Amino acid sequence: MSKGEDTRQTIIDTAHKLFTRQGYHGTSMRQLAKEAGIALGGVYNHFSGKEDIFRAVFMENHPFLEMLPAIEGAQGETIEDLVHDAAAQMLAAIKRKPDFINLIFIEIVEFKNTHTHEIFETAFPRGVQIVARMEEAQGSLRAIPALMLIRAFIGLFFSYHLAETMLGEITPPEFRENAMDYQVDILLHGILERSEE
Amino acid sequence: MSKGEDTRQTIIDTAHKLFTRQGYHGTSMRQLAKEAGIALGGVYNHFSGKEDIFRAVFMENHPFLEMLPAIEGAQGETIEDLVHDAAAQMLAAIKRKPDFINLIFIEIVEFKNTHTHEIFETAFPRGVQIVARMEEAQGSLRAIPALMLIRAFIGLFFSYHLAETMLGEITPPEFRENAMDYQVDILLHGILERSEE
DNA sequence: TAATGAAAAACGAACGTTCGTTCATTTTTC
DNA sequence: GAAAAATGAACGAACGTTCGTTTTTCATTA
Repeated sequence: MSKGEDTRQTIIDTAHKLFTRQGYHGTSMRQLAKEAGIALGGVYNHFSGKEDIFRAVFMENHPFLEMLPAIEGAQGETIEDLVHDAAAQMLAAIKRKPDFINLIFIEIVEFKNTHTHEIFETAFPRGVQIVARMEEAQGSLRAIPALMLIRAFIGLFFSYHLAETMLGEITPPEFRENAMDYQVDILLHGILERSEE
Repeated sequence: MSKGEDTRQTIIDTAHKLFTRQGYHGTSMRQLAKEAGIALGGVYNHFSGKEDIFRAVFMENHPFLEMLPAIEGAQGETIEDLVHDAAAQMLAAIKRKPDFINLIFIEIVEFKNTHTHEIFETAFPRGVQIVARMEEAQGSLRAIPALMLIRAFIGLFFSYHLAETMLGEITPPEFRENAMDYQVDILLHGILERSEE
């Protein structure tokens, strides 16, 4: 890795930390440069500006993109196994970068979902393929449109995060630990029962 | 309503519009004053500053607070009716102020859930009471802790909003119209089946 | 009802600060 | 030794807030 690539990565990592903790406008280029250990002007040798830095941080750390290969490689036989596998991948991605949710909110507020739409455009054709494979695998999900399942998974992702941020402190520990499993069970039972109607 | 109260409300309404459309930092006090039809300095006769304005906008328009009286007055006999009623109230609140979700994101990013926690502190004792009444009403929800049901409802609220913002454009119209009903059905079936185990 | 006067509200110029970015220059890399 | 990277002072613009002043409001009084 060349010197340039090295400091570029340092800037991205530092920005990730600062943006999640302090927000976009709460983080100045001066503080970012200082904490990354380089001079203010030097940042502009690697990025065209502050927005460019956020974009790099967002795109190169997004859990949805991280998840996809793992989900595609899921080996489960039944629908239940596949959904549980996918949920486990999601939970792992969340726990790997628990603060990334803040970057998603920043992106919505500051960038109006521009980057998110870009991610979905590349990720969703693959996502739909995955669900199509699931439908082939077993019949019980055939009645569930792929998009609805994906919406349900997005709901899973955000409701986990938001319930944690908003209600984490007043939720008993044993619930917090099992919250994701609990929500997956609800989703699974709900989807399966609905699809059998 | 006195003149002062009148302009105060005008400021709040204008700020609501601008904050949801342009974000917090994207809205300057100058633009806010101009669009509200008063001078820059005049704003400070009614609010101590920009943060105070956001707080007022957030607190006086939050759908969770709007929903509570209606939910408390719900007349449904069975659990299914009560959940459907509550979900209908939520959907009505969402449709009444579809842009408020942006204020929630701003609040998370800029104010670190300070105001949200305050709302939950006042709303949740009542929320838990409501669920307690539901548990009395019929047995099938007895196994579901109230907090989990509330988490599920928060998930419902956010997954509806987020799926709409992120996937609305690529979702077929007939799904978008029925998305909330669909999610409620999944939730209901999932919760009821789970609680019968 | 009309006059009054203190408080409330409106005004807009001015202040001090901070921000993202640029640039001429020096240092390092390979 | 040419290109890449790093430096930090300087720039101009925009921001939230303050302040001295003027205007309006409205309960009280005549």
